[in-house]
Formats: sequence, C-alpha cells, structure tokens
Amino acid sequence: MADMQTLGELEQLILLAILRLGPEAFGLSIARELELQAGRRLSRGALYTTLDRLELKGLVRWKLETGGPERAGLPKRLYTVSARGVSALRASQRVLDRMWRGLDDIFGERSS
Amino acid sequence: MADMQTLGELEQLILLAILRLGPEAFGLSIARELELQAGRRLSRGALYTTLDRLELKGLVRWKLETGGPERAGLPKRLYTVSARGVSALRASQRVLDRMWRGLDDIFGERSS
DNA sequence: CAAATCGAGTCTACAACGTAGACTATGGCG
DNA sequence: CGCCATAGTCTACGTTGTAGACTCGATTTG
Repeated sequence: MADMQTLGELEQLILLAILRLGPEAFGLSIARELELQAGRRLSRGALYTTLDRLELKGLVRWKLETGGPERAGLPKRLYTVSARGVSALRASQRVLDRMWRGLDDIFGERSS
Repeated sequence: MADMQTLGELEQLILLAILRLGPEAFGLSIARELELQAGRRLSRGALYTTLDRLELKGLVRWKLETGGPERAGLPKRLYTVSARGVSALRASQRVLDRMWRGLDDIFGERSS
C-alpha cells in the first residue's frame, strides 16, 4: 500500500456519504445525503462518474438489490466502501488534521 | 458571497500551509511545509499553477520581498491568505467535519 | 390500454484541478 | 568566467468534477 493516491474533494464526500448511509447507500440516496449534510447538490453525471471512478480504483463495491415487496423487482445498486476506501479516507483526514493543528484556535471552527 | 465554489484538495493544503508559515510563506517554503507536515511532494509546476489559480480566485495575495541583508536584492513572493481564502477553508472544514460526525468512533483517527 | 410520470442508472462532452519537467533569471563563489 | 543554488515561468497533459440529455422498466391515470 506504499503510496496511496490522494482522494479528490468530492470523492471524499461520496465515500463518507456511503459510510453514513450504511446498508441504504445507492445512487440517489447518496446524492440526498450529500445535499442534506453538506449542502452540496450533484447532477446525475457528477454522481455516477465519480462512483464509477471510485469503483475502478477499488475503493467502493456494489451489489444489486433485487427489489423487495414494494418496488417489485426494480433493482438498485447498493454501495459499500472497501477496506482500501476506508484507509484512503483516513489518510486524507489525517493529513488535513495535521495541517489544521495549531490553526484551529485562530481560524478553526471545530466546535466540539 | 452566496455560493462559494469548493476548494480542491491540494488548494486546501496549500492555503493551510500558507497560514501555518505566517510571514515566511513563499513558493518553496510552502512546498517544504507540505512535504514536512503532509508527506506530499510537489513539483514546481504543481505548486505555482495552484498558487496562481488561488490568486485568480482572490483567495491568496502576495507582495514582493526585496531581499534583506543576506540574499541582497533577491526578491521573493510572500503569500498571504485573504479573508475570502480563510472563509473558503473554513467552509471546507465545516463540511468534512459534518460528514465525519458520528463516523469517528468507527473509522476515525482524530486522536485528541 | 396509451400517455404521463417517476425512480434508477447510462452516456457524452467539457471545465476545473493536479502534475511534471524543462526553461529563465539573478546572485554567490572558487 | 563557469558552476551551483534559489525563485519563479511556461507548456503540456492526466485526473477529477460537472451538467444534462437519454434509456428503461414500473406505477399512475384518464
């Protein structure tokens, strides 16, 4: 795992949204979570291309959910973050955290 | 300041590096700080084009320092982060913070 | 049942951001 | 002067972020 390429800003947010949603993470719910929590509105394109690229890098996976009782047979992709995805996310967090350290008092917002 | 466009991942780091360095922030010292704190190595190109773009967006400014005693007359650009730069940075932090909230326990690293 | 609608995902194209490395210019030094 | 070092410029390209029109099956509705 020598040099893990860095995550883009949106990539981070999408990974985080998936983690937040747990087993209910599919395309549009991810977009909703992002808008709700981060005030960030995405188009379909923005969402799915990023998801595809994360998949390509092995940071997320998905399996089809074949519809339950309601939504008879209408499948959707349930996304999960892979172990490598979690690591990449933590690496990004670690770097930012380190760079903020000492500045929090002056410019920061970390309320808790 | 309705919708402040989001900062790229490197843009955030460079802004933070400048804040950390205070009055000693010029091109190469920024690169050094980034490597030191974040383990992120940048080429000249990566550094200055990003700096130029931040300037264009009004997030950083610089003034020439005309050499002191040593370095007689050799000028360098001393960078500072503008008020808008600080806001943009805080906005990014706020979003990430919010997205991480609740996940810290499971996946987080925030040691303190 | 055809038409309108909705939810989920695909595809194409382009703008913005991240990156490298060769190049210029000026000063110090043997 | 020739050479090394520092600070910054320029060109070019790969990666990430973005929009919106399109497909396709299901549900609603007149």
